[in-house]
Amino acid sequence: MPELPEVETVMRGLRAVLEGRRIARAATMREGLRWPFPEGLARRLTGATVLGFRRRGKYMLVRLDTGESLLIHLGMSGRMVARPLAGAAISWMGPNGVFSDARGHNQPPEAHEHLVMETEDGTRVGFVDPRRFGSVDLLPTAVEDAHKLLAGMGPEPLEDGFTVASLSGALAGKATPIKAALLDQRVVAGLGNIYVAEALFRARISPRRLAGTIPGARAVRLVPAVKAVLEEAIGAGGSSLRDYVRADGELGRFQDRFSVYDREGQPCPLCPGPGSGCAGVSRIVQSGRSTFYCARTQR
DNA sequence: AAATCACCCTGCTCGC
DNA sequence: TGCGAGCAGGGTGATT
Repeated sequence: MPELPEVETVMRGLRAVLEGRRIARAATMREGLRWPFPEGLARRLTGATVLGFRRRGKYMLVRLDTGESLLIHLGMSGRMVARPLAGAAISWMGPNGVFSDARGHNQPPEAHEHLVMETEDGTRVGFVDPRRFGSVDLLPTAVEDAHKLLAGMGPEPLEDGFTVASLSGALAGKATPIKAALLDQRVVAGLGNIYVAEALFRARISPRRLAGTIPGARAVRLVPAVKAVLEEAIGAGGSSLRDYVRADGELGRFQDRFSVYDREGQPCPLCPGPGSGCAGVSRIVQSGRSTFYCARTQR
């Protein structure tokens, strides 16, 4: 699910239910995900008040009044589930991760729910991640950007630091296909397989073209293409494929507007159709992952 | 150093 | 209907 637009959407959903709220309880259902959870995670979250949110690439940072920030990456299959506590605002953690509300009704965690937080005003927020490629950490707020996972990330594509000049500089001399280069979070932060495909289509650049040949006219097209596709996707609430995206359970809608992603064999939106020399959307495999593009318009 | 590759894990879809 | 193969939005660490 989660590339930049999906993470942004999830973060906005969490902001609505967590910002300014005190975490009355927290619990973990396993030792960790991709990596072990930080020591005492549930204890360190309990009692903290959420001051604010920030996104960096595909990471969410939840700033707490304890001087620490909660760092969350959703991996491939992670989602945040927020729902009102049943019956009353007070519940408690029982054996086997089962929560009970004030009337004694059980609220078992849903499948693959690994971390749960309850706010004082009665919302339960769970981190659900079947494949467990997600990650969670706690770090001092004052040095957020020095965290191992954040240091070295490229510019935020929707901020002023992402320019034709900065992108050209990052791509110059690279001997890897542009598809792979854009997936590299050190080049630009937050793009994944879907939005790389969509941005390259809009910029009419072949995913097979070597990154080092992009600086110039192609970079001039690529930068606004990246920004536009991400902004449109955020506006649509992200893309939902197999999983729900939003914390509120609503589906994103951008998947209905894909030009090439997951559209193998379907007509290219730019080409007039059969007879134009366009065979429709092609699918190839690059570094083990599917790439979708139009071989006629993308050069 | 830069670029590829195997791997982490579960669930779903497709073809037989 | 069951079963195995293949594939999936991610990133890391080891290896070339």
